[in-house]
Amino acid sequence: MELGPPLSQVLREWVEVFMRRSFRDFRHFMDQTGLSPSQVGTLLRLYFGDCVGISDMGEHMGITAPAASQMVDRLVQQGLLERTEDPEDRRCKQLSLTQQGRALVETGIRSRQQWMEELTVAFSPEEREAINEVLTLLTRAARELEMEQALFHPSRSAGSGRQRSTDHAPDG
Amino acid sequence: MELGPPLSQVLREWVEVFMRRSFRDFRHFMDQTGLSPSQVGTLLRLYFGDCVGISDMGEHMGITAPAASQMVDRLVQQGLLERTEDPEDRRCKQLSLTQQGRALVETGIRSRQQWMEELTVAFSPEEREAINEVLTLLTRAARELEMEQALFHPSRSAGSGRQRSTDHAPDG
DNA sequence: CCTAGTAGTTAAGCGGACTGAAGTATATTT
DNA sequence: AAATATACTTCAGTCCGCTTAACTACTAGG
Repeated sequence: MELGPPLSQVLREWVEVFMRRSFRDFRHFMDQTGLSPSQVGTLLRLYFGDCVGISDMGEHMGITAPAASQMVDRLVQQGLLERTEDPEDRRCKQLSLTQQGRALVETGIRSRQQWMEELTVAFSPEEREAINEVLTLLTRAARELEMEQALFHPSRSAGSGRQRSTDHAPDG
Repeated sequence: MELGPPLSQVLREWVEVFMRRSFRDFRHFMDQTGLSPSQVGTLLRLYFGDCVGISDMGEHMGITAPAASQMVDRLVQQGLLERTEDPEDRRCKQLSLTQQGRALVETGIRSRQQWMEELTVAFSPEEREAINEVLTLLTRAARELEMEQALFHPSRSAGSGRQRSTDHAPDG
């Protein structure tokens, strides 16, 4: 049996190709919508149900509470976000995507999905089945890893530090 | 034989997970380096050997020539880029990454690669082999698609529809 | 040589996203 | 009730990346 390149190298090449495409798509998305990175991040975070409060969101985006308030405000004015009072604690605002906001995120998702479809469309049924299985594995692994890491970085940072709390830094 | 979910859905879920992670990483990268989206795009484009001229680069990034000049200038001042005269046509500047610039891009690549390693590390040898094969397929497909699309859109890439105005009316 | 064209830079100005400080409203503690 | 803390907003100011217009330097063609 012939050995191909080591997995490590395969991963790297995949990452290179995907990263390039990915970044291009993000810039394109921001260009088209006129949204800032923080705003896109906010939409994504809400789409995947991660976060509710405004300051909390700001902390995740690495900006101060005032900045978060303004950023959210712009999104609300554009009809992408809803900002409602928390009945339990009327100081807090609950953020949620509007129909339009949700649709916008889904547009982005679908464009990437479409790209993946184009990648896979020419393969044989067996190959497509293999792709199916492998991506299922990887998706599950990614979700598990995400949850693990969420344990190490609880979203509620109690107390002080209005500092830019960088998420875990995988760089060197 | 049991049927899993259709490939289309698997792709979507993979895209969701990866996109989320990807975008977070990009924001993180820009935060850490203080680089703008255009600047990161420029570094990536140069890393993968796509482009040389300054206005040309600007066009790809969806900004005007002066903006491109300034953006490049900032990168040069940060020691990430080199801007040398083209000996053939001294109007033109040739852009290239410095050692430091190349290293920076590679940091980004490696951090994503590392994530993929973490995703795959727990799998069995058979599964890892399957992942290897599938990603090899996908990477090749992606490269082919990239080349195809380059043929259809020779100069215009995924930038905004914005055009660089050639009707500059330099009448004087 | 003179004109036109092209690549890049400089200059002036605009708008957006951020910051810190101060302000409002609600909640909690004493 | 008073003091303190929390969640968010408003305000004033700053910085940065973009734009257009005008400019420099080089190339190409008559």
